[in-house]
Amino acid sequence: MQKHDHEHRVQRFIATCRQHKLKITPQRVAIYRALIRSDQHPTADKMYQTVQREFPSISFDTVNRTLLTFAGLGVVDVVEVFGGPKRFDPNVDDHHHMHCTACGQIIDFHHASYARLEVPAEIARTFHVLSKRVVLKGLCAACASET
Amino acid sequence: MQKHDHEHRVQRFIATCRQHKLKITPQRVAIYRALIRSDQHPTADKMYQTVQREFPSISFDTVNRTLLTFAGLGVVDVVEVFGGPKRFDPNVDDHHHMHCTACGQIIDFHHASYARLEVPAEIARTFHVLSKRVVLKGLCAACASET
DNA sequence: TTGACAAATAAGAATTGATCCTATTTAAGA
DNA sequence: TCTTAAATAGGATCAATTCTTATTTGTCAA
Repeated sequence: MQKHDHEHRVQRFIATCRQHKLKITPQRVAIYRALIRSDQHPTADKMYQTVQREFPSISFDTVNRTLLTFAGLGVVDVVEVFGGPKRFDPNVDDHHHMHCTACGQIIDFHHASYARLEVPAEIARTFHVLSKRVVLKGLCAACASET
Repeated sequence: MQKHDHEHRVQRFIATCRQHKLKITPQRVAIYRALIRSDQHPTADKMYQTVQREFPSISFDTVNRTLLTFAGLGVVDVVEVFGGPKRFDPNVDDHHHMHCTACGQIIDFHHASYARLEVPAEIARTFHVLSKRVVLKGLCAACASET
């Protein structure tokens, strides 16, 4: 059940905030809840519009700063973009992205053969690798048919 | 010989411009030359600074617009970033990227096991995939030792 | 060659995205 | 409760990008 899963993630999120001695403010919880409800990898501005419905007095700065704070905790991820505003992802587990270069949507996917992407030795020697992701670019069905 | 290779790429670049009926201006050639000399995945601003040495009267807008035009031709690539300015790559062949999240450098690499990244069936069904890349994030040796 | 014209450029204005500043409010522990 | 450091709202500022317009310049046909 999704509702239960969301509640579980919110509880875990709150525990993480406590661990880092971050105050549990209604703004922070509302922002986190709104983010896990979305599967659109929203921008800070999109998140601001969403949270504002529930929290008319919230400022854009709070939304943006909070998302960056979350990213610092590892609670959310800043995803790769090809220009334009930052986009946020509440799913910090290993997964991969397909970008439509026309409409900008980003689709999550998993694939068994990407499960253990091995890092080349010369990179492992020089870098401390923290995350691995396959990024595909192309056109979604809707955008492909528009041409 | 690198010099020869660069000349070859410039000739191919000029041919591509002609194919697309783009005028061969000294600015365009200078920008392309400067980009293939760099292995830093420079920003438009960095490119502006570089080209300006050779072309004191060039404007930032021309550099930026030209890089975007090149990207439209497929002559250069706009690479994935995690916020901040766009970065450009003259290497449009298949290769992969390692990002240092501390200093921002991006390192190209190849790896045999990534050679044919297969696209999951459900993605291939929905998207027209144009490019595939493995993106690693982590810390370079210098940044890792600074902690 | 030269002339005409569409395309490209320079320069600055405008727009968009992100961050900073500061007065006020608030969560959390004593 | 009370205190205090942390967080917020709102506006100002900064950074990145794109747009506007007048001028210049490749290209192509004569």
